[in-house]
Amino acid sequence: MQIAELEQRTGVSRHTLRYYEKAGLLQEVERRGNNYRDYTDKAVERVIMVRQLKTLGFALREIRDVLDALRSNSIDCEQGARLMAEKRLEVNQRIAELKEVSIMLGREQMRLEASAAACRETP
Amino acid sequence: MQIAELEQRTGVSRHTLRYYEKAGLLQEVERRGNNYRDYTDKAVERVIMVRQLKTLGFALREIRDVLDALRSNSIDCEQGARLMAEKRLEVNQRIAELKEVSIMLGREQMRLEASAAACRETP
DNA sequence: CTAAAGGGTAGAGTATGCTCTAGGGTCAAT
DNA sequence: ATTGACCCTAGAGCATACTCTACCCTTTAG
Repeated sequence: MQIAELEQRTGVSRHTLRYYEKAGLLQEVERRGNNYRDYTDKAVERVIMVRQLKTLGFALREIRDVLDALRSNSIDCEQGARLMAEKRLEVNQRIAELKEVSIMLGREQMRLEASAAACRETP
Repeated sequence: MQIAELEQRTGVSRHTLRYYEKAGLLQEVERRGNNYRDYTDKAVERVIMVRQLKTLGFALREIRDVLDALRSNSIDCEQGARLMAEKRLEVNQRIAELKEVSIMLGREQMRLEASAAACRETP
């Protein structure tokens, strides 16, 4: 597929797709005779994965490293396994902190709701 | 306390502390007669909270809005409660996605470890 | 053949979040 | 009174991650 279709299927602009390619996030993008990019269906998944990891707070550089390790050919398997373990630890720590934040937000939400109710009763 | 102490107690540089103040993240910073900033102990907590939320992926603007609502005087209580509910939903969604990512990383880690073992056996 | 639609590159511009520098005032100790 | 350790502001500079523009080539429909 051409870039317009990938853009439409992923919701990521062609500018950003080309930027991602330059940044090494989309490896092996084929070119047709006319120099147009030719994406496979796997590219759709890869872009969506990049986006998901990005919104979760990963830097593009980290995402690139993880995707490279998943492809299992840019770095060796043991190194890749270590990277996965390291990232998983980070993710788990982040989950734990986010849980605390969620609890805090819930507590403050209730407090503010109570305050709002009090304000309505005694205006 | 002066800015050097806040810097030392939070690990956040004076440049960044002044930047945060300008961005509205540290409201009501007192000044001494000589125009030096004079922070209270509460400022330490506030800065640490800003940092925590930031590393969890919140934008400074969002953090400012949440902290403002917690102070309960810049926006009204009902609006504040809605903001907390909204942010909590976002946080919970992010937790769910991160859990999936954690599982994926664990799976890939095992796969790579298996590959590494296979490589060692058949060199 | 030509115009419109789509593709390409290079590079400028923008937003965010720092980080640092220049230039200058304050204060405590000598 | 001067030195050294602080503090101040304004603004430049930088990294990341886009976002957009200029300018040119290719393909397809009329």
